[in-house]
Amino acid sequence: MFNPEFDDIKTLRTAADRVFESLQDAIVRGEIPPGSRVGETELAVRFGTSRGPLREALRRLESRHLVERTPHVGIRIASLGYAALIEIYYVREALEGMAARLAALHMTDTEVAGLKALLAAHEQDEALKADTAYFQQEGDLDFHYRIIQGSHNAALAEMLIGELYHRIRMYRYQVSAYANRPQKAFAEHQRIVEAIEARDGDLAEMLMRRHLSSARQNIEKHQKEHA
Amino acid sequence: MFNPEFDDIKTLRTAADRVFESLQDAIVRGEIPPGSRVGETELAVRFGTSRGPLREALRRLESRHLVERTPHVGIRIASLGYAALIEIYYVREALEGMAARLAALHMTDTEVAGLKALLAAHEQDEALKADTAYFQQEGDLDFHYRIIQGSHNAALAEMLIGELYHRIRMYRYQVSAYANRPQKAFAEHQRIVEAIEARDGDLAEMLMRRHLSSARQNIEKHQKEHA
DNA sequence: TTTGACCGAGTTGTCGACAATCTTTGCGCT
DNA sequence: AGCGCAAAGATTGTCGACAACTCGGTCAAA
Repeated sequence: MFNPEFDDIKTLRTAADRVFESLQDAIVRGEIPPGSRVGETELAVRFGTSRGPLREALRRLESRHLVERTPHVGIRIASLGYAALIEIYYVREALEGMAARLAALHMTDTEVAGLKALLAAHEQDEALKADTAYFQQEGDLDFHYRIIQGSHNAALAEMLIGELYHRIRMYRYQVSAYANRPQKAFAEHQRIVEAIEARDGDLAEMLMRRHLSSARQNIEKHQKEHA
Repeated sequence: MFNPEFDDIKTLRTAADRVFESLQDAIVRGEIPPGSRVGETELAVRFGTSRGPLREALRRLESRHLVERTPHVGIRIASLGYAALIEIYYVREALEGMAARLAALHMTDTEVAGLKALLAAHEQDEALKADTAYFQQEGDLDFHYRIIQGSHNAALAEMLIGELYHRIRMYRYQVSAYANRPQKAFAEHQRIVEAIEARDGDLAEMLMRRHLSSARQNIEKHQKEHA
């Protein structure tokens, strides 16, 4: 982030950590085809290290469900199917609903102000970009990130950001971005922020759960039409 | 293929997997003091393997927050503090609430029957054992396990059983079992099962959330009294 | 006395080589 | 021709050794 050149050498201390981040990024972005088999030696030379650190990185990626490993056979890049994505959305609904509730209770005033500013910026950009799906996805991510952080619950944040979001993003790269609904989502975001600003935990949780439930149903609808 | 003795070679395929399970068990049970520093060589000889597989196991335990690692310094056994436990209970409330909802919708009739049978067995044992806390803990665990499995949501189950429960159990071994409330908890269990049997997802989720919220408040109360 | 650097012991990080296992290929048999 | 088995090849699992780093102690200088 801060060292434009040669940052990969110093930013991450050990080779295992470096490989972990690089490989995770490559998987999430779809640079390595999901479901494909990859050899350890192949990956080791690709990331310029030995098999030892690589295997440590693989064990961590296995914990995050980004690679699947069968002993003595090898590893394959995880492929998030439709059914698994729907499962994750139910988990997301539960966790982010709780996050919104806790955010309403625990967010500082400055955090709330920042959230409102973010929303205002989205309104500007959306007015410009109309229905550009991809941008809204990124903005959507920022919005949810802030609320999760605003819950001030590290365990909750770690589960959502550290585990689920990578898998969801992988799916988005995998299938070419299902139809989303920027303008409708934006309105829902606005009401969620209003509830947080009013410190109404019950309402914030309910609105967030509806928001994510709608997103899930939208995916389900999209799947039915294209199947 | 047939070696009756030395079966520990067969039970878990690789040494890394064996160490992972053994070490996780040792940590959760408190055999290794929480917060203590342990050397890699020391652990390697303890589990009869080399440092390679051990380090792979450590990386997985790190993902599960059972050990903390700082590069070039070493690893220390995780110690779940009071604040972290409360955080986890909020996550649990969200996830198991959703699990109860999904269980009400997706559990098969035989699964529901099994759940009712389990509850009946608890009633018998509880009548005998009165207020024995530890037993209720185990029975409590079984009860929650079944509902989580009954949700038929693998992602949800993995998060709860694969991650959170280990940490909670570690806390139970750490502080000598906070006061629980077997008879009250049992009544709450019963009502949850009734809601599931009636296929009332809304009610099941609400009751489960109240159940876990009460448990959390009980811990908080216990903490205030003993601090 | 205190501060600072230096040095050595011990631990972690990394690597290459060897052993164990799976997969594939090719041969022989029915 | 098809099937089964066996050997070869390739890949993963494991180990021991060396390099890099951290931490504690020691000594010298202000």
